[in-house]
Amino acid sequence: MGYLSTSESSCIIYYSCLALLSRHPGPDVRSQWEEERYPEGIKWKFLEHKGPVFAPPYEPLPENVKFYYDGKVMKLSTKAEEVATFFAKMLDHEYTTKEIFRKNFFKDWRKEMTSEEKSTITNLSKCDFTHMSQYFKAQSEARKQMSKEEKQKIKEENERLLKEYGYCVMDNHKERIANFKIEPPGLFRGRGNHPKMGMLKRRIMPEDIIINCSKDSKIPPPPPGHKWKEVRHDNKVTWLVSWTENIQGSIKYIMLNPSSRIKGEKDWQKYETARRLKKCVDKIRNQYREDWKSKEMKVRQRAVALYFIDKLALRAGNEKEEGETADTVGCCSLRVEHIKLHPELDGQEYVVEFDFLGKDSIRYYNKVPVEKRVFKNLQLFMENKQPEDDLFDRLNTSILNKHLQDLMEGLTAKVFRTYNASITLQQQLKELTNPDDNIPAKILSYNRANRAVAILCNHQRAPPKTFEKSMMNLQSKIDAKKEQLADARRELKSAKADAKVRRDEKSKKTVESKKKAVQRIEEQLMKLEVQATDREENKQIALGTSKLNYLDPRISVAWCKKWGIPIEKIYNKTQREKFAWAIDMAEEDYEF
DNA sequence: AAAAGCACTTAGAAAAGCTAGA
DNA sequence: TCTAGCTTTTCTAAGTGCTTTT
Repeated sequence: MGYLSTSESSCIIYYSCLALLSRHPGPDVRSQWEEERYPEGIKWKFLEHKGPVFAPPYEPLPENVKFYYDGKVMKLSTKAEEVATFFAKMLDHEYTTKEIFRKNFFKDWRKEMTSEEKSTITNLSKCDFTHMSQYFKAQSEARKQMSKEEKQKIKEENERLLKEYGYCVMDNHKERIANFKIEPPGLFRGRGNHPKMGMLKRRIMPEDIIINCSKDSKIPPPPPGHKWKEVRHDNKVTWLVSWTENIQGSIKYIMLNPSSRIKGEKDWQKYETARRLKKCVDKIRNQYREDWKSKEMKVRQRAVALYFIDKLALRAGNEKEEGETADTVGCCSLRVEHIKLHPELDGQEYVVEFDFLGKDSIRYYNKVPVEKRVFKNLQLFMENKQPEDDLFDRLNTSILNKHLQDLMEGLTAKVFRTYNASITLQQQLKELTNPDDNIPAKILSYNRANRAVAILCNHQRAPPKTFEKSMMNLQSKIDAKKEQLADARRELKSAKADAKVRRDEKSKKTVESKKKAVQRIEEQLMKLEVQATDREENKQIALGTSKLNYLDPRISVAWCKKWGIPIEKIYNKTQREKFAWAIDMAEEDYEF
C-alpha cells in the first residue's frame, strides 16, 4: 500500500505545520495552508477502511431458562425471546417501572411475536422475566470469576478486532477509528422524560449500511451472503460508515478518534475562533447593551438572549419537534414558565430565577441579578403570555446566528461557551495558583479553576453512589496520618534531647533522619487533605466535559510548563493523544 | 421562509480496567 | 493474592448549525 507512511512520521509533519502556524498566525498563512491541502470543503483525498464490526448474533437461551406468562411456563420464539432478554437484562433498573417505558416496550415486543404469542401475551404485568434475569446475573458473575487465561483470551480477541477494524488510512495517515462497532440491538434508553423510552432499537444489518471510502481504495467486502446498502465516495464528509437508526430516524456515523488529524485540526480551529471573539467581545457587549433600548422588539429579544448566552454560558436552544424528544430547552427556546422575575430578592435588585431542563435533561437552576434594562425587557417579553409560551417569540437560533455572523466571521452562539470557558480557566489559573505551593496544592488550584468552568457550563453528575463511604474512608486515613505525625514529632523531640546530652555524630544523624520522617509525613498528610477538599468540592460536578470540549488545551499546557507540573498530572493518556497538537504547540507564555 | 435532512460536537451513565492496601 | 474503590474507556443520546428541499 503505497499511501501508508508510518503514523508517527506523518504526525510530525502535521504538528509542525500547526506549530508553525501558531507562531505566525496571520489569516493569509492559515487559509493558504488550508487551501493547499483541502480546497473548499474537501476533507480527504484517500480513505480506506475495513468497514464496521457487527453486533454478535443472538444466542438463544438454554432450555432450562424459563419465561413465565400468567404463572405458566411459556417457550418463546427466537425473535420474541431476544427482545424479552433485553427487558430482562434491565429488570433492576428503575426504567422498567416507568409506564411509558413499559408501554413502548410492550408495543414493540408484540411486533416481534408470532401470532400465537401475540394472542396469549396481552398483559406485560403477567410476564415474569425474573428467571431470565437471574440467569444473566449468574452469567456476568461467571464472567467475573473467569480464570486469568480465559480473560487473557478475550483481551487478545478484542485486540485482534481493534487491530483489524479499529484503524483506517486517511490520506497519508493511519488513524484510529472512534466507534468501529455497530450499536447492538436493545431497548432505547432516552435521558430524562423521553417519550420513546423502551422502544426496540432494531438490529443493524449490512443492508442498512452505507460505506464511504475513496474510489481507489480497497472497498470493504460485506459479510458473506450480504450486501451493503450503498458504497459512496464522498470526500466532502469525514465519516466512514453510516446507517439510519429506527427510533428517531436520525443518521448514525462511524468517525475517527479525537487523536486523528481531521478532528485535531477542527478542534484547534474551534479555539482559534474563540480567540478571535476575545478580540471583539467588548464591542459586541457594548452593541447588545445598546440593542436593549432598540425600538424593534426582535432586536431587543436578540440582545437579551445574547446577554444570557454570554453571561450565563447558556446553549443556543434550537427548536425541537414536540413529542419526539424529552422537553428540554436552551436560550432561544426558553419559555415564560422557565424564569421568575424578582424586583428584589435577598437584598439584591432585579433578580432573574432560572429553572429549566437543559441538554440531557440536566436541571439549570440559578438566581442571577441582571441590569435594570434587561429586567424591564423581560417583563415586557412576558406581558400577556401564558407560561407555556416562548419567552423570545420573535427569535430563534437561526436569526441569532445570522446576526452573530455579521458581527464576526464564523461567530455562532456556541462560540461564547468556548470563549467564556477558556477565558475563565485562564483567569482562574492566574488568580488561584500560588507560586510557593507544592505540586499537589497547585494541582488542587488547577482543579478549582476547572471547577469554576464546569459550574459556569452547568456540567453536573449524579453524586457517586459510594460518595459518603469513600469520604469517610479518606477521613479515617487522614486521622491515622495525623496520629502518625504526632508520633514522629514526639520521636524527633526525644532524639533532639538525646543529641543535646550525648553530643556525638550518631545521635545527630538520628535527629536528621527523624526530621526527614516528620517532613515526609507532613507532606503525605497535606496530600490527603488536599484530596479530601478536592473530592468534597467535586461531589456533583463533572470536570471531564469542559476539559475535553471547552478549555483551550494550550492554556493548560502553558500552565504546566510555567509551574513545572508534569503534563501527565493534568491529562491522562487519551487526553494527551487528543491534545497532542496543543502539547506540541504551546509554550509557557501562551495567552488564550 | 419554513421544514427536513445531514454532519458534526458535546454529554453523562455505565462498563471495564487498574492498583493500593488488606 | 484479592478486592474495594478509584480512573479510564466505551457507549450512544442529545445537542448545534449548516445545507437542501419543499
